[in-house]
This record gives sequence, structure tokens and C-alpha cells, in this order.
Amino acid sequence: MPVHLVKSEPDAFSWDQQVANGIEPWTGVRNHQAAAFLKAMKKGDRAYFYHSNIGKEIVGIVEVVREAYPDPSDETGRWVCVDMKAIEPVKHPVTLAAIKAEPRLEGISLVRQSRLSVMPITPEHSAVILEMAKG
DNA sequence: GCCAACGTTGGC
DNA sequence: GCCAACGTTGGC
Repeated sequence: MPVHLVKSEPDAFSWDQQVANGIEPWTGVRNHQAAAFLKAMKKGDRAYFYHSNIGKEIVGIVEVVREAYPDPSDETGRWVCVDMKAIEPVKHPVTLAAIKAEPRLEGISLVRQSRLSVMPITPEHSAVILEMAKG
């Protein structure tokens, strides 16, 4: 099962809001590379929920409950979104600093392409992140 | 607040 | 089609 990472500025949409809302459309992606990754998501895939700008850490895990469909926030009709559902918070948030300091996570897209907001995570990297999240 | 990375726009 | 100017993201 593929694993992904999605970023949100908590000022705009936070993990707490995701939890409160349950299922929430993941809208606003306006980058072709990120959109391609969104389209590749399958129902049942998991994604790490990362807080950019404020916190700069992985705070929870979400699951794709609806695959790509037209983003209602996009007037042009060209961009897509998916629906995400909160699964669980991580016990210990995994900070960007900790990710950068972990040699086994070298080359992770989160660091290499800091502006990308949706990205795949390799199974190897995912295992390390899960381990770090357990504390 | 600054800056690097990178995408987009528009003149030529 | 090239490239300078500009805007946005996101880390520091």
C-alpha cells in the first residue's frame, strides 16, 4: 500500500480541524507535480499529515477515502482534490529537524523539494518515520 | 524579515 | 523559444 505525505499550514487547515471534521476534501493543490501525486492516490492509501511553517512536523496519519475528483475550490475545473479521513495522531510528532538529522531518511522529498506539498514516501522511509513517531 | 528554490508571466 | 521580472512557498 503506497504511503504519501501531505503538507498544510496549520493557520489555513490544521490537524485538529481534520480530526474535528472527520472526512475533509484536500483542496488547493495548484502544482502539476503535486497534482500528479494526488491523482496517483488510491482509496485506502495512508498519508502523513505535516504542518508546514508552524510546527514543521508530522502530526498525524490520514487515509484516502475518495480518489481524485475535480477540486470544488478551483474555478477552472482543471485541478483535482481527494478526500482524507483522520486515522490517528502520532504519539510523538516527527519534526523536520529530526528528519534531517536521521541518516536513514537521507534524500526524502520533504527535504529535497521543500516546496512540494504532496509527495510519495518510500516504504523504507515510512518504516523509519513510524519508528520515530512511536518515540 | 530574509532568502533560496522554483513556478509563472510577458516582452522580445 | 528565451529569459528577465515577479510571485509564492516554506525554512531559518
